[in-house]
Amino acid sequence: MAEKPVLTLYNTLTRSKEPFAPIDPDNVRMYVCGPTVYDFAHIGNARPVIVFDVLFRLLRHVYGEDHVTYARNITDVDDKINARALRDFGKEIEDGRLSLNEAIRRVTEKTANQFHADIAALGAMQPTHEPRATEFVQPRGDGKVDMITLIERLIERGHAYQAGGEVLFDTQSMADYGQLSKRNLDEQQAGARVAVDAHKRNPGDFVLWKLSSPEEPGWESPWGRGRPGWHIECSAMSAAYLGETFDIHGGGLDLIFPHHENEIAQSRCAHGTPVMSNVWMHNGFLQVEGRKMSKSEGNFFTISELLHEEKFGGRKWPGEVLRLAMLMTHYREPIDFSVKRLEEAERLLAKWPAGGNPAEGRVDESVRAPLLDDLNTVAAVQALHALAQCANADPLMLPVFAASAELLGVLPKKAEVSKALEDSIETLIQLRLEMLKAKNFAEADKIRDDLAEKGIQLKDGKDPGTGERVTTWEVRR
RNA sequence: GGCCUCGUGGCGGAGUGGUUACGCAGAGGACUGCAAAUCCUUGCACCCGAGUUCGAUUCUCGGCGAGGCCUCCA
Repeated sequence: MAEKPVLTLYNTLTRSKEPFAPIDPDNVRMYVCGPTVYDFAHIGNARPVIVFDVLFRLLRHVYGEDHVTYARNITDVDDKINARALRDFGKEIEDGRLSLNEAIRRVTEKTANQFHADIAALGAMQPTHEPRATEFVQPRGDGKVDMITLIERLIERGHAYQAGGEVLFDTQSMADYGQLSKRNLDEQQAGARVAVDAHKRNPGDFVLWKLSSPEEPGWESPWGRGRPGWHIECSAMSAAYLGETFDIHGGGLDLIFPHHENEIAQSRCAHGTPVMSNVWMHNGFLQVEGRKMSKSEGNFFTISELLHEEKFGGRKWPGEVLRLAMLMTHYREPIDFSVKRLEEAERLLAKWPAGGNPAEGRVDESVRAPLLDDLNTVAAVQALHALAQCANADPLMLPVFAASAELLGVLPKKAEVSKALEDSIETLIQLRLEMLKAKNFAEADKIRDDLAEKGIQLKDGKDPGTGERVTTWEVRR
């Protein structure tokens, strides 16, 4: 077995770059927090999807395709979802034509389908597992970890208590709570913006389970009919698919606190383990045209809007362009999403050769090395651009380019052209060549312009042997 | 108020205690009947101030600016 290349990753837990050493190289395990499916995913949501998709591809490249397990959840239980269901189906529910649960199912299904369509357009691979929170609330037939069992265990071990119709995690019961976000709960009180609820033992305690009113969705539990708190689902699903301790946990910067901090607390206290995930990775935030993205600023864009509507810069943007634009900034840096940036990504992509077969080439070291260094996609894209220029000059390099591009998920696809169109283009090219021989430039240029109108770009070259004009064409992407 | 990031040419962005990548755009040129593509050449920067140092864009401190979390927002 060849020596594995060394992968270095920045670990939020230690705030430093560390060499990555999987617990089991035959099964490298990664968990990423997925979407809460109550509304269309916005372009900011796309960032972790793309970043961790590249990491998934890289891990598969290093450890082998069958030796990486990637779980990304879908959160389909959340009070925002309930609110959305009432908003969209309130009338039907009132009339008794639809149950709340059915309305919720419709909201989550529609949103999840949309999410899948959106990220597929961004070139994201399907994770190995994509569990839904609702399937992990109650004990399961297959023995996989579920939320209620986890909560029971936390109570048994003295890390959780019932109060005021809730089950709460007792942050004081965990000696080293706050490791990830480097937060000291006592000092936290100074700012005193944490709401002090009378039933909480400590202001930082958070909800594991809360009771539902008859109108609210709920599941039967030892504490009555209710629904889970925000953080417990990831503790359950990560353990269900990756085990009590695994390699990498990822998500957006904003999740460090409280979400990930609380996940760690729940998981470690429930399992009695010193570590939940060895490495914690967080992607930076996204701004749009230099401003924080928000609906009130009018610079809020969903992935779908960028792909299919002419809202951003007055035009649609292909998924590959959005993806490449995202990878042109290091994942930990803030990224400013702008029209200019998308245009640059599109120009690059247009210069890259399509049609190479990744299976026939090897990933070039110039692309792989920067990726191994904490996912430096910026340097990798630059190296890939250089490879593209090599491949344009020398077709033998095409598979190398293709394999390298595929590692980043930015391999240009060969545009589909029907045989009939192809034939008619060839005929027009011949016609134009004849006109050029006759020095009938006006007619010849008209043919070129007409084809350009249809997105067909003609390129004139010279046959190196005869010096004859040779015309090739390609579909402008 | 507390805790974190970050600040490099028009733009995107590496990187380094000393000789300052690279890409895109721009300018000039080659090629072309003209284009496109391609190739060659080229201008332009390290937020401010103090300190450490023979020397700082790179280290330290202080400003200023941008952003995030502390409010179930990736």
